Amino acid sequence: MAGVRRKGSDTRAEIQEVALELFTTRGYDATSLREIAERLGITKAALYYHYDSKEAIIRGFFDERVASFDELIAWASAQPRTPELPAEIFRRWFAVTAEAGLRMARFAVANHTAIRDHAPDEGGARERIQRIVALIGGPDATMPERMRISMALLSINFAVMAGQGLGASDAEILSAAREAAASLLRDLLPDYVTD
Amino acid sequence: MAGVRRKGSDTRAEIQEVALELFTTRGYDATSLREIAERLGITKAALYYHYDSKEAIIRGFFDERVASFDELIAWASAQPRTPELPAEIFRRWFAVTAEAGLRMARFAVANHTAIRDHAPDEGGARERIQRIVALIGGPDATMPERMRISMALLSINFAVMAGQGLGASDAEILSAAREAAASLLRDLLPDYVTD
DNA sequence: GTCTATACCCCGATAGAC
DNA sequence: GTCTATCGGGGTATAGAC
Repeated sequence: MAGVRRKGSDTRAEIQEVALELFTTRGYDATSLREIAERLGITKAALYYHYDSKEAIIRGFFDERVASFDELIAWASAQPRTPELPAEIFRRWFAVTAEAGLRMARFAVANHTAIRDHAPDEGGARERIQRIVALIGGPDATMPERMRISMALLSINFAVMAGQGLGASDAEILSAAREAAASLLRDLLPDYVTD
Repeated sequence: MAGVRRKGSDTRAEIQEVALELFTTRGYDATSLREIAERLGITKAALYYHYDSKEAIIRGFFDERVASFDELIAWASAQPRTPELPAEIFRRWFAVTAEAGLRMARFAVANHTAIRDHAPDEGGARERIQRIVALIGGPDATMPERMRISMALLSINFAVMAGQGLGASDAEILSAAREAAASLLRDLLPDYVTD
């Protein structure tokens, strides 16, 4: 595998792919650039041609995520606040986060501490989620309500954590997440039903 | 603060305290021994008088946890399998994990990747949780059921994650966890009721 | 666009004086 | 029980040839 380089220069994408896998399995801190480079059959130095730093690599991942959160926030903010809106926001959130399968969820679960530290300054994922909680719960939501909404939003991550070690398949994890979210929102969003 | 050393030799306990705080806020990998030592006004080398390695420090934390899990497993295994047993196991689990407040839960949330890697060989927290899931769900539990049980067991950790950034108090986080667990177990454990 | 070679720093850990 | 000094190693990052 080492030494064989292709010409098409999708190298940047390949670095992302390998980094995503290693960050997910070993964790961001425990993954060295040498490891990433070795897997690709290139050297550490070559990495620096494509990315300015190790942080720049991880930043690429949640910048994507954050961008899709922003889209959802923008859409939701522009809607008239009908009784059905909260459930629809949640449905879209779930679709967005489950979009790329469980890869991103697994990455987020393994690296949420690193993500917090390396977040794009002022306005990381944490703040976005808070805003979506507010959009779903409305201005008068109590803390217990906001907690339930927040936990429902994170249900995919939770299911990933629970499914780890239980040998659950991706489909089983996803449906458990859906089910858990439905339980949490049952009293709060009567119009939110599973499937 | 630096330089002032006390004689009573509670140093070992102080190291644990500082390490717990730093591991929780910065993460295990991102916390250096020098940082821990500096906070205590001693040097890195002095740390090695009290602990053999960095890993030995973190191991102390979840060894406690794991020991209390083992107690619960032993107790549950010795009980006759009545219909009320599953709910009672869960109640005890919740009491045990919430016992020391949220300090341990926060630590576990911030370091679950590190915990996985540094687990006491063959039989970390992951395996314990699986066994407790089996004890609650019984031998015939389906995967969706086991997922729900597993998520209920982890509900304190989930509530901590959700509460972070929401500004929830410890009491609010705990009651959200209790509520979430009740939702997840509602259909499964009819005799489990919140408070 | 990718390499070799290297600088520099901090890490965890050890030795031995006090 | 704590110190100074130091080791070996690996981390991120850079310079400059090809």
